[in-house]
Amino acid sequence: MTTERADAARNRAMLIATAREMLAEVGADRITMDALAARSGLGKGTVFRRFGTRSGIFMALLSDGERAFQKRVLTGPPPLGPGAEPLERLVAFGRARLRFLAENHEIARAALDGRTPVPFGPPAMMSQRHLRMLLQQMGVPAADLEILAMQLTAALDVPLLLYTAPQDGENSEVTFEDRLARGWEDLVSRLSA
Amino acid sequence: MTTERADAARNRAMLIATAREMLAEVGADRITMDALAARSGLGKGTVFRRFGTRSGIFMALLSDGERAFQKRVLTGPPPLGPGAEPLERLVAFGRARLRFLAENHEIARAALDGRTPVPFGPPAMMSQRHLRMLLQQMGVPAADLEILAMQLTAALDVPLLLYTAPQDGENSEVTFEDRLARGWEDLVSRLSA
DNA sequence: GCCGAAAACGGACTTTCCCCCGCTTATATC
DNA sequence: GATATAAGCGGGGGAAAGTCCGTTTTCGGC
Repeated sequence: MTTERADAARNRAMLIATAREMLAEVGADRITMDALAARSGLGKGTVFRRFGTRSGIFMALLSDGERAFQKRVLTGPPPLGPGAEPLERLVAFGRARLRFLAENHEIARAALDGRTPVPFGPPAMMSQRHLRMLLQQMGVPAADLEILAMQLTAALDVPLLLYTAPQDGENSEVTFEDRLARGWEDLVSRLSA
Repeated sequence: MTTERADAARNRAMLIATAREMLAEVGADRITMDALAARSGLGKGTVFRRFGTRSGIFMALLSDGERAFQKRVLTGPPPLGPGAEPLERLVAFGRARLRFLAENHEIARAALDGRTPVPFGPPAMMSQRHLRMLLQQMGVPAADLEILAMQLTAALDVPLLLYTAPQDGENSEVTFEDRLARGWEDLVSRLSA
């Protein structure tokens, strides 16, 4: 894989844009491969070639948003970005990630797939790596930092992703997110002590 | 829903038994609704009426196994069952649950579904309730015990369920499970302090 | 035992996913 | 600019999920 061919890149962008449109118009579960292809003026085969599987579309959509998030974490202003105390950053990271997941709930759900190994390769990985780094900086005395980071990633991502229905009322969903954020703060504070 | 009709019960049992057979013979992802119906000598409509969706079959299978697990937790011998110190029980619960998930990895994976709200209604619920009870008994000073229980459930269930491929070598999988178990012990010990 | 209503059954039908493979197009090299 | 070749394209087709509705079965009252 040297560089992506121009037509391929154009079509990928086309498809992602169309997917976003459809997402806004009719919702995730009414996006079919055929419809997406037709609306993009492309063939069905092309769609599958690009994304492999239906949930692949949503993974691509999610990765797209995740890139921006990652940037904020790595080079943005503190406390999310570098420059603040590790614990502060950890708390900020949790809050930001919960926000991100809530905003992309529908996409993230649709990206779930019983066959794909990790939740979504790059995304969760970056979360794990980041947590691990912060925990290390904090000097958390865990025997297995990698495992701890993994567990914390799950604790952070999963409740919003899985344990909650998309159609929760807006008010109650906000409240739930907030409860999770406080819980997260509580949890990591205790670990640092 | 007073009581289930006799024919319905018979067919449910039939289908579950057949599903287990097929699971052992050809693996989860070769179980199709048509094949399951045909092999059970029932109509396809019946299968869908019983389980609603493909992953519904696997949820049923999982619930089945979960019932036994739950019994061990609620009325079995300590430290998993009642009679031991809360922290001990918490650790034992984690280890047992990881074991259970590893053993039922294939089923649990197949039960995942982008549409169904919680992972698997009853299962995760019982895990959450149990954790919450133990945390309360331990007097863990969390502002929101329900949230904490939820986060810990996720931390316990998810890594084995999602972050690992089914085809991991046996040896390495055992090791991974063990690392998670130690991590769990570490995590809950720190929370209790 | 019989009867009527409610529940369950079955299999044809529709929709959607995904594979396949001959054709087209971009790009690197001369 | 011509050409070779590797990559991408496209839509037909098979397979599986999920729906629908006429028919059959169960079961609580009589």
